[in-house]
Amino acid sequence: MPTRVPQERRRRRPTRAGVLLSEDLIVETALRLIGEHGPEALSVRRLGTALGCDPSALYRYFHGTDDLVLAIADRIIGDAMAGFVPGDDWVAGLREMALRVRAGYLAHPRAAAFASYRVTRRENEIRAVETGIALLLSAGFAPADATRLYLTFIDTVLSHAAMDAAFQALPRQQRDADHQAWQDVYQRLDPASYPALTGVRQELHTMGNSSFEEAVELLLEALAGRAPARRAPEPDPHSSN
Amino acid sequence: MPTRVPQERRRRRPTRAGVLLSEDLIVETALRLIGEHGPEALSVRRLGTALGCDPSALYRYFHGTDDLVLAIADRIIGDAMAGFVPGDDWVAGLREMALRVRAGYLAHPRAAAFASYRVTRRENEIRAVETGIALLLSAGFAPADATRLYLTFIDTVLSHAAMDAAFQALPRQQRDADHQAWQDVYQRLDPASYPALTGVRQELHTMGNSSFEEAVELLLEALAGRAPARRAPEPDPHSSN
DNA sequence: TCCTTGCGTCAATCCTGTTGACATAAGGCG
DNA sequence: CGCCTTATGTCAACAGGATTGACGCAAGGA
Repeated sequence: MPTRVPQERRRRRPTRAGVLLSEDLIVETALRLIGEHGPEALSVRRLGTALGCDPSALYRYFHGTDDLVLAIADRIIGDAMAGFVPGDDWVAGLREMALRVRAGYLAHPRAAAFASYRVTRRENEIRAVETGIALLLSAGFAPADATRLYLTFIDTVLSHAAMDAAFQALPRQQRDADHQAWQDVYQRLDPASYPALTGVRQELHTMGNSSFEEAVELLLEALAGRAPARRAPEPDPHSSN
Repeated sequence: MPTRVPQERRRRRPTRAGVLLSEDLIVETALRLIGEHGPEALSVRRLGTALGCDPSALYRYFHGTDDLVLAIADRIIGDAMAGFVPGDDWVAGLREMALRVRAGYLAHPRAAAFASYRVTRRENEIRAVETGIALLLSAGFAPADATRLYLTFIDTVLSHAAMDAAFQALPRQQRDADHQAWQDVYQRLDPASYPALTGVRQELHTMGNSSFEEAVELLLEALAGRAPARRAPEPDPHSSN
């Protein structure tokens, strides 16, 4: 098997084009490719061309496309959560968490769409769970409620973000077609068969947008409504979190 | 262009293997293929083999792979919503809609992964949108609000259902491992570094469950809280706006 | 200086979707 | 009943995808 992927490299040999390959360089180039030419531009052949090396050279660094995508996803998670420190307001804290996760996913949709199905169990994820549950505990929820509600919160955020990312990862043609559908197909419906849709015809263009923020706001509203301590401007029953 | 996809077929001609092709048969075979051998098993060539016809024959029925995918997604929606007639209670109606969609996705876990974020533009989807928006209009929401909130509702339902389906589609080994993680990794954390997680240690087993119902309930709670007319059993000031 | 070996390159294999040309039979119509 | 149109299944070909085994260059230790 020619695919070995060692952990450290000592002997570096430039490609014919004079580039020194490395795992970091490959991941960065892949992200640049996706950013510049859309998610569908990422293929082993194109990546090889962009790097100035033979496509098969990448198999010295990654076992296959999956491995490469996971490496990219790993980097995205790290970047998204970097430097996040929640403040006193638990609602604001959860909101920023949600937006950060989504921004990280949307920045690299194809990788996110692929990786959102998996659970990492790594340090970044554990820290995020700690942060989120701490926020809900600080809101006054009992441990059982805080745990269950955190699960609901993060699942909503992750699944919505994954959905947005998956949509972004579609080829531009299909994305535009899906978007256009709300102004084409849905505008020409028979009013007798579809009275409700006819009544909101003017508003259907919003169906092409993302509902992420609204979903998060509705969820936070419901959480705030369920929180046992409605007023807590004194956020310090000893260990503040 | 050989791809024309007429709406009705009069002349049916059996394939060399003696099969009478039809859009329904193709979609059903595709779902069976995906269910048996995973989403990556769906290719035009394999589908042709499974149907006993030349791969290119499928282009008489679908404009391309994307069109086929949309047809599959729409079939799942149609099966899920078949026979659903909402009653008076709009909250109950949305709840049942959510549960139906989820059940439909869980019935085809591997297809759900790529079908959940598409706009099918087909009849079953249109009918579902009509039903949902009618429910929100009956709750007293203005057209713009009803449209936006329906989008939020259905996106939450779809993305959560897709996530559940993706988890179901994992091999049992991996599923069990994810479940077990909450009782392994997360039980052995350093209390000083992870005080919140340590405090809810007893409850973490619930993290392996689905949060679908809770997410829907929270969303419905928030919607009920925003509904303009709390009590409106008289729903007919004719042209509601 | 030489020998090992990491690793970039090449060529080949087997997939994929898609399409233009072709053939054949279904079914309307005389 | 038979012909003719044409819908539709088949075939062959093309472009581009992932992946891999063989090859050979050159980096670096000895």
